[in-house]
Amino acid sequence: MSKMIDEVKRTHSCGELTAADVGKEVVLFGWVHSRRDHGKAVFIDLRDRMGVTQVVFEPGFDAAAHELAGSLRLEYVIGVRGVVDSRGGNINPKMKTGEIEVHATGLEIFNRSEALPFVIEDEVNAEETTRLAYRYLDLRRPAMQRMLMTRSKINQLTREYFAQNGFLELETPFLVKYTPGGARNFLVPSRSGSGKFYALAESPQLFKQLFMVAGFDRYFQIVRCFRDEDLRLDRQPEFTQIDVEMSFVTQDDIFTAMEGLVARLWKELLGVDIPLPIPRMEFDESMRRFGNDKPDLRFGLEHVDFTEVVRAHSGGGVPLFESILAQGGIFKAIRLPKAHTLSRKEFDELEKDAKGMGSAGLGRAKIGEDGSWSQTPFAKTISDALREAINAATGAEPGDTLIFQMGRAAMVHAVLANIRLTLGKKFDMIPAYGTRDGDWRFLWVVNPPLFEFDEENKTWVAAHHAFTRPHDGDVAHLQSDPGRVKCHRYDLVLNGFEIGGGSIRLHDPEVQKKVFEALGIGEDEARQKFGFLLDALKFGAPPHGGIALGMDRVAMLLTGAQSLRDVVAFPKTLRGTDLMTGAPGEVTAKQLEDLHVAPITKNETPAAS
RNA sequence: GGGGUGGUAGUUAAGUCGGUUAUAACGUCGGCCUGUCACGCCGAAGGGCGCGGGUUCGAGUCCCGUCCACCCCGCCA
Repeated sequence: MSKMIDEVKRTHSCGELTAADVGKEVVLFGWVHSRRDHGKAVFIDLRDRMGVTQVVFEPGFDAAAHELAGSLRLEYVIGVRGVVDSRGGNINPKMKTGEIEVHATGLEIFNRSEALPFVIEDEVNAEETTRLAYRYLDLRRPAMQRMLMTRSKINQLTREYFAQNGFLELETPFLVKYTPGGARNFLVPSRSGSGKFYALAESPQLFKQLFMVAGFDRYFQIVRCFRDEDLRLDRQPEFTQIDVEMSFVTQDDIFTAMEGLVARLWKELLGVDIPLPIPRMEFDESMRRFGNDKPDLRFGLEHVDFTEVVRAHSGGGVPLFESILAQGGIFKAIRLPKAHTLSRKEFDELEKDAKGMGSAGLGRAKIGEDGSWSQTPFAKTISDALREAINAATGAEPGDTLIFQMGRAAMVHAVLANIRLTLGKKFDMIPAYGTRDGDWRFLWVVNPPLFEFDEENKTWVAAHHAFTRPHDGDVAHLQSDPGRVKCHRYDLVLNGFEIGGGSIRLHDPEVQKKVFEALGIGEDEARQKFGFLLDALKFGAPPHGGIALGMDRVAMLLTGAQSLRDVVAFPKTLRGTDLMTGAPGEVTAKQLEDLHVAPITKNETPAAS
């Protein structure tokens, strides 16, 4: 039983005492962050989530407390009673509370701590594996505490902002019906449904549209979503979205609403004024200049497409060029200015990365004083005319290096987009956050195609989902030329991260029908998959649209975290496991039986379906 | 599914061309110290190198397999 907690209340946090408090009697609770035992004087840095305060134990202040202080070790949880005093000539300017210290007149050890697997300090000195296994200790680190406190603040500000703007915070179910397409769902067996399954919602998409049909014309929710896909630095299987839907709005209305939120967050949390409105870029332009739809605008090294140049010269005598032209491939280059050079080894590493992304090989040409090419196998075969034309198209000057990629468009874009980022980092073109103006390069990427061609199945598939509204002028092409149909879809991009995305939804049943036809989805199939939404759209659905912000990514960027895992309290590893709890875990045969799920033994081949 | 990086005391890292008894720092334990704040000083314990094979007189170092973590592509909004 703890005497101190019963007898006295905590008077202050460990981060708030200043010179103005000198002379006060205080009670602090917290963890022993560090200790410096000088025998007759014991210094303890006491830590709680608000900060650190130095506590001094001396026999003259209290003999019993001083005696007990000698037994303190790192991470003991203690209560201290004492008097605030000035440090006089021993001020520590590095500490927020460095002007004062607490002269202890009482000490109680609430709980001892075993030796820790790693030291609790801001600089990460333990491998992530260890940190995740002892996440509750990792979260004691002041840096991690700041991350989660920022996250909390984001939630508060978001709720405040939407409430002030007339939005309703409404909830949608997590346990939903499985619908094919889109992200893979986690499945949850239904005990009472005999062999049937729920799916964990990958997003509240359909339900929030139903809120619009129901007349709740401004909705938001800070909501967990679940996707059973492979993970990344910025992707967790469960993640939090700031989900928004609005009726009777245009794309501009949605942009304005979200820009207001983002500006508020950056202002309140970082003191940064985001210039509004956020600039916009056509999807096609983003692909052309950066090879993806989430460009990092903080540096150059833009792509140059010189396919037409090669075509105009009929391949310029290079057999490889000719065959790629014949196969309908594209040619792109990045011009690396002469200030930056790549060693043979560095280029080989780039090429290795490229090959990992499906490239057959990475081209390179070093530009000579006379515009000639060296360090490239094309030097001998390429015609002077084509070489000069490529130099002109890319703006290549003597000393520059051209890095080429050619072939199937998707591959070329993916490879060069990645190489651009690799080079940007390698040559320090990406500023650290807060080091110069314009660190925060927000961008709306707009008007992407409605469909993508699925090379594997040779069919058109919805680039996002089948309920995105096509541009009115393109509706006529839905059947004849699906590839050219653009839609009212938009992504919010920040420094190379997609932090949000949404669309104006289809609310016209006629157009909806045509979209399904273009996708090869028959009426029965559409009914089966989305029946309830299609029904709802028939009963007076208002024009509506919305967006979802990736809250974890926003938190990651706002805090400068190196990984999404650092802003998630209890994250999963890249393979989706929890190193602390051991999830996912095995269940018993009895549990499976209750759920009507047949166990599959290791040597048994699953029955052919 | 594919490409890549890594795994050595509790932690972080070093370990050359295979060669006596595998290093260091921090942490831990014991002792000393009244002004430290990366406290200092003296002393001690602690690992057999992710796991399993193989090559060799000899493997942390080489080879094969495997597990785990991380990064990227596919996938995913």
